[in-house]
Amino acid sequence: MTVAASRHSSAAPAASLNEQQRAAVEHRSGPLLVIAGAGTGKTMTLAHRVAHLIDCGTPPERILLLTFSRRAAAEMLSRAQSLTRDGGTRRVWGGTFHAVAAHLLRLHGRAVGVQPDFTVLDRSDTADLLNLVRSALTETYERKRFARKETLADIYSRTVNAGAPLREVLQRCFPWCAADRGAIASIFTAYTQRKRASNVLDFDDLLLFWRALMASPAAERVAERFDHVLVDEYQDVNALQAAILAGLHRTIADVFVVGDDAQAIYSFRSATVDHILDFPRLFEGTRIVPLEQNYRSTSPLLAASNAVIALARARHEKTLVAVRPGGVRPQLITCRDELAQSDAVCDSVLRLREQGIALHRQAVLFRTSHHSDLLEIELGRRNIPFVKYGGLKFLEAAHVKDVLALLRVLDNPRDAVSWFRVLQLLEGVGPVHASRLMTSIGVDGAATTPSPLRALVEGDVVVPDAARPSMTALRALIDELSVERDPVPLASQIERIRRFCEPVFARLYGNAEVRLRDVDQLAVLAAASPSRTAFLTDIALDPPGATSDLAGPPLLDEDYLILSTIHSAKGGEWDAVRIIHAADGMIPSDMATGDAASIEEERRLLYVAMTRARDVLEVYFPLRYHRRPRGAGDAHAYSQLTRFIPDGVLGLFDERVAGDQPLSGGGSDAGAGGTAAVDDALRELWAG
DNA sequence: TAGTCCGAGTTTTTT
DNA sequence: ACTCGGACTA
Repeated sequence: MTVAASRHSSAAPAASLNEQQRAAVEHRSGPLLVIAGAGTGKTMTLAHRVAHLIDCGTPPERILLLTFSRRAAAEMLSRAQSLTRDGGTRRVWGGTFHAVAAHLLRLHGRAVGVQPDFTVLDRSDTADLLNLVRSALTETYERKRFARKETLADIYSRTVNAGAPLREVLQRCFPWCAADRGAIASIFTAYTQRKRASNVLDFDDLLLFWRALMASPAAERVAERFDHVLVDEYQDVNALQAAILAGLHRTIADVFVVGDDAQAIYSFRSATVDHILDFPRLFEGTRIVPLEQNYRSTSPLLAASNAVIALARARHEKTLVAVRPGGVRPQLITCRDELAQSDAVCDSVLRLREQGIALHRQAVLFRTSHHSDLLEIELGRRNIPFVKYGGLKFLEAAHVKDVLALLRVLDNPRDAVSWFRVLQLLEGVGPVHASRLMTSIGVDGAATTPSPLRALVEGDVVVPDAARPSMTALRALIDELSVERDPVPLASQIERIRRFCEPVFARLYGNAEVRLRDVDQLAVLAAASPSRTAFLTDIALDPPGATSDLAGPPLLDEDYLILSTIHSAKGGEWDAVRIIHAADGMIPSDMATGDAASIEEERRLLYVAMTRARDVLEVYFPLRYHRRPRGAGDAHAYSQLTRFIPDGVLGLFDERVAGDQPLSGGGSDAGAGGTAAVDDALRELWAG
């Protein structure tokens, strides 16, 4: 049996490992670095390693498996499960750095001054709190244009994760905000104070405090939980994460790390390939095992991927060798415009499905979330079910955040951002009244003062007349749900909140019906969590990544096409992969063409996308865009094929033209690209 | 002071 | 196309 085939069968006996993989799996002790190219059986090697450790007698709960997403951890563990003799992987500690940090801080946080019942702020909460803090600082009002709250959150996160001075980060990554450095610094100071007072931690705090924990006297107690640490996708760790691992390594000898510098695509999160390159230096006695046999893609597909990455400026010399012979060449499909592209993709999807490739074995990948907008419409029109990964989250919708804010104040009554949101749900209450109310119920008070929840229910709060009825409703809600003894089950809590939200949504939002259905969805999601706190943590750290808006409740048995940003496609593989918008300005995104390093990252992004394909790879290139990417000018513009597929690489593709007419109209419409398209269409006639 | 309407500026990827 | 802020009205 081949290694690749094991993906579809439940168990792969150790005999199916190649020599390098087996060396990694059976490694005795000390740090090990696996340099694993795309499709070389990295996940399987990790799964075998976990299974091997357990079979050798390591208790599962003494293994720490850090992966890029919780999905990856779950998949890895279920694979390992099928490999172990007694199947006992359920207690392995697995998850993202952030999720594991949250877990450890609930257990050991006190050692570094963290209250164990903290709430986790997600990305948009962070932005909201920064915004709240900014409006409180008058000096910033004097400047007309100021960084948006999301940008502030980006700057903050980047600074913290890189461990670099604000000045440098601003200069390098946010030059247009550099003039506001003073104001930004004071916003960050105030932001930090607010977080501490509210007993909330943002994503970056989770890592910061985990690192602090590893430098504290409690480090022993954390480290002694584990005998082995395994890290996936190591090329995408940042300085903080690398420091945490180094901290663990002080007492845990067996550190097992897997990554591929050619697939580093998270520099915007302050990740650097430096950490994987420096690993052998930092972890003394490291053994390095390269995996170079690609079991995933057929050789013509791999040849094209290799050609794309070979043009990278700096990279580790390693050439992937295809194990799967035969196969067809990748296709480069030139389309008249975006509509033709959507059309061609749908045609191709249906054609392959008729050939027996199920929809969920097919994927469409793109650089940014909205690149699939038109395609989604066309898929909907043709009744092709799909699930989209990445991009707009269900959780970011205002009404979902409203419900979560209600749950959060119940969970952590000092959470100022959530109170601010909750109180403004009341009719006639805006920012000013909300702030006053928060003061009067003591949201900012010390932990020893009475709970703001009780103050709201029992105290004498002053509200505008218009707010009286809705305030009564809110008090009733909080009174019912904040009962300490005899806690109401989470699902009923959400049901109760839903009743409160009905009139509120009707007043605030257009389509209350649809939004209330989302609340039901939330209740379904909540059913999997053991407690309210666990639910709120889970949902912040591992938000439901897929949105399947159109088709109503997704029937899990139903077959569906995968739509995904390239970032979210990391680690995935499909029989057929289509990459759309392969035009310069899309890949590379024209926001990332500033410096050489970001362009290189975009190149790796294309490489990651291409290497997801097993048998079929189609790259789509729309010749013309109706709405210009940005700025004024013509209503439409011609585009260029992505610079990452220059002529030399193009020879590895079959080219064809999609769309009924090569180019519409005549005269002025036909540019240089037009002739090429016509010629290509002609060539296709002769080729057949 | 809340809520609404209008105009302007905007850039992407994720834990 | 979408959010944010300013102006204006009630």
